[in-house]
Amino acid sequence: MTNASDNSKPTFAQLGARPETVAALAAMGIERAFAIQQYALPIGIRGGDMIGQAPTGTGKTLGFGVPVIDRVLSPQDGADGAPQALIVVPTRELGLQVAKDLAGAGKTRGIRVLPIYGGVAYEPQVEALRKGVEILVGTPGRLLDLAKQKQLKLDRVRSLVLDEADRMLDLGFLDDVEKILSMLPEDRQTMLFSATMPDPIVHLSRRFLRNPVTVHAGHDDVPGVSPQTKQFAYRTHQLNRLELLARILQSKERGLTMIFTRTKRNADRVTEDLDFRGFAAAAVHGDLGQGARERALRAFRTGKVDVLVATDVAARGLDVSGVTHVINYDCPEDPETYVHRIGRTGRAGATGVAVTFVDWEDMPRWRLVDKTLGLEIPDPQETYHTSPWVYTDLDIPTDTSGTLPTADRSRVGLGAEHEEDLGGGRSRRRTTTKRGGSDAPAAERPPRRRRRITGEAELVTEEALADAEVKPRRRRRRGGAEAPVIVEGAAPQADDATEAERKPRRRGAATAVLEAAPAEDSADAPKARRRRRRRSGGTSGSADSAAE
DNA sequence: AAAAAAG
Repeated sequence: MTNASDNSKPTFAQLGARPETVAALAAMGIERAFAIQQYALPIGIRGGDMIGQAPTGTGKTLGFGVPVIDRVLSPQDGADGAPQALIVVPTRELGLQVAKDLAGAGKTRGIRVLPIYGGVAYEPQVEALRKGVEILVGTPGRLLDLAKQKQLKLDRVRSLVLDEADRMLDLGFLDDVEKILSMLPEDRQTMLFSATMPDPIVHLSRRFLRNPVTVHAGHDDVPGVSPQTKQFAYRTHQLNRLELLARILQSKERGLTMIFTRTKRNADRVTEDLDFRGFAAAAVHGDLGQGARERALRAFRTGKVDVLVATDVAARGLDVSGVTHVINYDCPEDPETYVHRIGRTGRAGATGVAVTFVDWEDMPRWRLVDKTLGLEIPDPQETYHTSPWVYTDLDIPTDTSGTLPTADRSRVGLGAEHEEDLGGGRSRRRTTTKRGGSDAPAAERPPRRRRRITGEAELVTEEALADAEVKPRRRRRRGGAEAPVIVEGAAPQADDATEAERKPRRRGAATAVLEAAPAEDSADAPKARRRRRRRSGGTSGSADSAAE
């Protein structure tokens, strides 16, 4: 899909990307920049440290990817093959995807991008390192493994990116990430990107950042979440969940669907049950071999199966076009997980449907998710006693006359817009009828409540940035790190200046607010102010910031 | 508490 005609967005050339990169992006069908890219490119290209936050599916990868590409020397420029940039990611499949995106953007300059991750043979990776690469994208375990074996030199890395940064800096990963950081030159660019940035993580991250700019793009309604995704919650019971699931999967409006479970075993169980009922489902979780994981994801991306059942290994970052439904078969444990899971749909302007199953035991954590994010989804309790699987707003068959719901086999393989050659003379059709456009399901219904996207407008100019850094309204230092500049995607209110001075962000990070977006229309202003106040008055740091 | 990430 090309976005060339959207004149409201700047081109990558206007944002300072190299002409070769602009050409490479054009070849990928990408001409215009999303909000996060508008803000991040000018800062990243000149080598600045940054915390980049934007909703799921709004282009964070190229937000750091273009700066990384444009800052490395190509082989023609005299690159000697030592890695000049490192992107660290939390899962192997995400590493593969990011590496492909960057390779595409760096193609015209011959930039070599190497994915490094476990579960696959060492030799190809070692061999590629020996030949030389400009950019590494990897998961921590294998990166450290190869570094320890001296197969990998990180002392020439000039740019470091933590993708899904809050995940990379939480307890499961922090030790490994710190080890990796200790192997990098101190004089380097560091960029942190995620849709969610809990306060404690932001605070922790200041140890690794120098004069960071915080770039915060997106809408201010349910921040982090794509506004085009319609969200539902059902009150469920262990005994009726599979029935409800099968009925949702029979929806005529459904395209590719991701189902999230809490455990690997549950992912297998659900997959087996759906398979038994005739649905084309595949499972992805960490107990599977790497080959099986990648095959499952590939089958899903190509539409060979239209249901992917996954643990949270697939919750973050994965970009699969045509995903219309996300179903939280097991309720997510925390607001961040919810945001990332449902962010697999409603990407790049497409519409989506997110359904969460809430058992009685899940009510406390669901209420926390709903309250923290300000979702205001109707209490699932109310939907229970009427009929366990009828919810009028969602298009699912309500006939409960006794037959087990089973798959309509014609779903997979029919209604195709194009075919793809699988090789060997076979071809496969893809169901692409639900892809993103105005015919998608949620677009036909009036939005539950009004949502507005801001932060998509003006360029962040060099002068404006310089101005913001020279004249901060307030500057505090803590732990030797410069307080960051905040570039807000959402338009600041008229009274924000005084509010910022009176009540800077808890971590003392709000030093300057750069007005990078157009003024809101006045009708919306009181509402937005109220929201902002509610957010800043939150009690739990993580809860509060999850919503930002 | 589970999942992920080295083998």
